[in-house]
Amino acid sequence: MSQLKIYNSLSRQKEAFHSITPGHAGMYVCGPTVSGESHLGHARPYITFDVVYRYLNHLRYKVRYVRNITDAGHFEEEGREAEDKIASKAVLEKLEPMELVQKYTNLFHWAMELFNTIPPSIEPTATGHIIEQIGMIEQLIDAGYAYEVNGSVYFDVKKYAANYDYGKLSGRVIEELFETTRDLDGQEEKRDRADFALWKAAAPEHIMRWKSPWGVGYPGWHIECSAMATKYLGAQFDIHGGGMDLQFPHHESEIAQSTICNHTAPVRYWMHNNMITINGKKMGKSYNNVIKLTELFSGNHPILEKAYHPMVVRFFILQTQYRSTLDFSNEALQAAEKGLKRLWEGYENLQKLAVDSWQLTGTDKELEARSLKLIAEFDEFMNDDFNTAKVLANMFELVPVINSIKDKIIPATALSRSTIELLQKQMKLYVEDILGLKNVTEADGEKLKGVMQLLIEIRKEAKTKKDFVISDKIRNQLTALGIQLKDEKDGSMSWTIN
RNA sequence: GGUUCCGUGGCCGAGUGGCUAGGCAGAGCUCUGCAAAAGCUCCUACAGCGGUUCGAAUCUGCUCGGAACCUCCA
Repeated sequence: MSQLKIYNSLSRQKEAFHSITPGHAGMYVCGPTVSGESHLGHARPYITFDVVYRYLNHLRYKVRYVRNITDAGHFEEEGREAEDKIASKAVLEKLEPMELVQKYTNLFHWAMELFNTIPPSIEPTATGHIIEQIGMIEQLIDAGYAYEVNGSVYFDVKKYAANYDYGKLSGRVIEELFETTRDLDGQEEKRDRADFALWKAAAPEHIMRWKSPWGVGYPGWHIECSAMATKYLGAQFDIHGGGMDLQFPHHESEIAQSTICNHTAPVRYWMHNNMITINGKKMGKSYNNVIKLTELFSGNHPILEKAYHPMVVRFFILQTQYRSTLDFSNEALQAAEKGLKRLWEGYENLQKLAVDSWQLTGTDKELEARSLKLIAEFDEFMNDDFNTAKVLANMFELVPVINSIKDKIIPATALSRSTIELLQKQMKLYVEDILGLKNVTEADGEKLKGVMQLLIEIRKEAKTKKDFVISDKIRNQLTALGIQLKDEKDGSMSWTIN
């Protein structure tokens, strides 16, 4: 089996993955800011890295997966009143900040469960790690890379850049950062405009506030990830993931802070997922083009033609390589919906195939070889920087083979028993365990199955008597209810929920 | 303005020198009481103009168009 290669944003190339501690892997992914509802764009990293997590587990790594919850405030645009996002919203909604945070955290977890993502090993909150963050800031001051002004603390980027490569991750030219003239107020505290806040003094009306050696305030944005990653994954860990839009300044600053405190580069492999776009534009609050997950699942949004099942969204995302942009449209989502249905039915047909009659050797050598190749490539494609799009393409090439065997278009003896069994095993592994797909219509309870069985029997009797009025009525009424009845080639009947 | 990236058939998307990716939509056929599903077949594209090469969607130059980051952002 080939070696796992990961595209490292730091080196801008694919690199063979070797974990620091053999058999173990540490992965940190930037989590949500729970000051509002998650939207479709947010779904991408969590689904992407869920697959990474699942795949590393499959490769028998013991993975510690840390994904934070940002529940402490970040200053808004500097220059304006330095106020906490969460605090300001809380005033508007007349809620306790932590009540608001709890609400959106719950909503986030709810969506993550619907997406069938595996919860991270540790999901630390920023507010729960104020002490660690203060500790790290103190270290930075002691090391001479941070300075305090009026109760706020800033990181000295210029000094860091003199000794280290600030801008390497994001391809930033350091001189330009210093030169760029941007007219922002309230920068006079900073020695240089490229400096970033580690700790901000809190104005009296600021609700979220903590005591610190520099007075009452709240932590800067970048420090939380550095502090929590260090605490749970160590000075240096394997993978750090997040959206491309976090590369600068967030991840760049994270590297700087951690490098000074821990005397080593914090991350071996930086992974960044690309954006979801809508009409070619990034989906984001500032663009006013977001579709919240609750809207997506309910169809309750002007541009949505219908509701989309979370699994359809997951499939939609996995049909694209994570480093490419993904353009949203109703048409694209509906294509994904149909594609997933087709894949899933093929998958179920495969698992239902009775193996007893298969032969030790298949009669169709060519088909057998092709099938084996398609199956073997699952691993290869995943090892090539998690190319789920190609894995799915191969699955779709196998679906006609499966359906043909089921419908006896291809003789049952065409493939050997071992090939069929391998196909069943690998499809299950990839569809369910690695890609994390689930049946969209899982509502087929035992009672419904019983009722359907009854209707099928009645319809069979009607058909035997050539009473097509009754048989058509049963089928048409079920269709109207959203249940599709199919006459199989062998005279049996099957059904699916649309 | 700076940095980086992208431009693939009606739509979504793989794809880094030579082989039909795949999904959806559309057309035809087979199966079928009819239908749906399924199977088979077709639609064979790489923004434009040059260059390198036996050979380029893939490398290179220019042009046009779009995007991301530089400010909170997945």
